[in-house]
Amino acid sequence: MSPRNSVLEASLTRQRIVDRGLMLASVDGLEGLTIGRLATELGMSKAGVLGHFGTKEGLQLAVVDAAAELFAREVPQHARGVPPGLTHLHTLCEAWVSYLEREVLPGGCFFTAAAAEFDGRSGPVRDAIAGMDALWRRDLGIHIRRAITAGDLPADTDPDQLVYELVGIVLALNHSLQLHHDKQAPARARRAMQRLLRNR
Amino acid sequence: MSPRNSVLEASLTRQRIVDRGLMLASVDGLEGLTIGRLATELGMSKAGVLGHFGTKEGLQLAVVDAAAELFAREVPQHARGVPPGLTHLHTLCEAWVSYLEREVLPGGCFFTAAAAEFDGRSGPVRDAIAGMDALWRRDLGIHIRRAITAGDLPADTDPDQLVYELVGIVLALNHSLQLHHDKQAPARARRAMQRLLRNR
DNA sequence: CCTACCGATCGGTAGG
DNA sequence: CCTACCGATCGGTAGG
Repeated sequence: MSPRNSVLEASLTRQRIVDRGLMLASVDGLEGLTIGRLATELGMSKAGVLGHFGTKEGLQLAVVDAAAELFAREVPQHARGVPPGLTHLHTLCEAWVSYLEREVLPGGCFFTAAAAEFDGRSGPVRDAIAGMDALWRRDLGIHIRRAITAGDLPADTDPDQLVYELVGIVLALNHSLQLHHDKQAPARARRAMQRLLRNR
Repeated sequence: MSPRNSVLEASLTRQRIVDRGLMLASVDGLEGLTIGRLATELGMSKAGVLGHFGTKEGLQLAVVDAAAELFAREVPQHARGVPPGLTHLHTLCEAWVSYLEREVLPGGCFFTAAAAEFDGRSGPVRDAIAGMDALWRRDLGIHIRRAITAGDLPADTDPDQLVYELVGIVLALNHSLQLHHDKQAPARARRAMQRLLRNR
């Protein structure tokens, strides 16, 4: 390894750091993610890791971004091409449950863990987490409204209430999987969603 | 202050430490709760704090116990004397929502935060958290089954499914309150619960 | 319950 | 991207 890498090599190294950081943070939290441990696991020096982000907060923000990209790849992208309305909403929810069921990240849903960790603080990391969560809720709301317009859901459906309840079902799924290793949880999540999306 | 306190004084000091520790941990997590900070806030030395628990893990276990006692005082105890069946279940759920709505702990639901923090680890602290959660779910299940037996809920109700969905509603409540300061969340939680407990 | 320590690790910097 | 540091703080101990 040459001490001075090309721009391409540097960006690949950065990607490696962020990917590993995301996995570590999903288990130990964004604060439990330490530069020293990350460096050791990657066979790098601490300064080498930190150089890509400036500060630990910079690293945390990069990990939040990576988590958002992973989620976008795993959930909304799976519904690409599916016609709007209830079918689209259903595809979205199934991809969401499947994403947690397959335990793509070792610590489960990154944003659930990060929200619990940072909701009592202030600053850019907390804001980034809250912003991503708000974006996803907005997305869900849009698809719910389309399903209402299409006549797939009752006209008196409260979109924000439905978003709230769907989020609850998935939070319970993540909780049951991570804390109790309850293998029945995905089936329970699907059953609860079916009831919400079918006959209200 | 005499350097050697009586047994009573020592137990009162211990209570002060645990109470403050619970408040700090609800915001910063059980790992973010440091002995040094706790000592400073209480005007004590680190050794004085640690002496009551031996290790940090001992302190964490004491805080988990205190959280369970607080929850028991705030939720199940509020339903004491209420006849079994749907009325009891309803009282329990209302006390549960109210507990979070009033923000009794500054960081919201201690067990939600602690579960998210420790679910990826192993050891006595994780086990204590999971055990308390399992106890509360079992309690809920018992009251649901009583309501079914009393004919207050449909005979084909799946008790564990209902527990799952109630837990989800409360997890969503805690999430909305702590991350988004959404003041409509308690109303949404009550609406979702009403629908689950009334006409299924 | 205190003072006075201990080694380990934290985030971060200087300089190359 | 490295080595070699820095001060601060961590959990914990010795001894009173």
